[in-house]
Amino acid sequence: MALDQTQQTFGIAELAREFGITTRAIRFYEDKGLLSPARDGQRRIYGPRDHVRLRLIMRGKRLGFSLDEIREMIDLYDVDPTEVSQLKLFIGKLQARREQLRSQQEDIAETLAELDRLETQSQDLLAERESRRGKSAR
DNA sequence: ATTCTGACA
DNA sequence: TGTCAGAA
Repeated sequence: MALDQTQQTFGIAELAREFGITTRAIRFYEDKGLLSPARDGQRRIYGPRDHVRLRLIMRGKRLGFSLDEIREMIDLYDVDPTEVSQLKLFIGKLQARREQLRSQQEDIAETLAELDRLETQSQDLLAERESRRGKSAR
């Protein structure tokens, strides 16, 4: 092992392309405290750590977590390398998210049911009017 | 050409 | 988060 090329860096445009997001989004995440790239003057230099964090951010988004929640989970990874408390929080977040989705699922089911009731009710009313028109129109 | 910051018909 | 501006 001569020289460990672990010092690989990424430019903002490069990361944006790799993750399919805009450079604006990447800077936005930084403003929210999820990313803290090094600087070369004004230019942002992203290292392996930022790359990993961005990957975690994208996964969190896919699961429906807010940026604040994602920041909480990721920050613990830094503070607690043992990952014990991080896993603890993560599990809690997953359960909360699952409950939230189930709650939404119930709301949707109720709305769907109400839609069905209204439709059948309207269909009946329509059928009734059409039959009456036939009789009184004579 | 690319990135940065700040602002918002 | 998009977009546009003005500067570096």
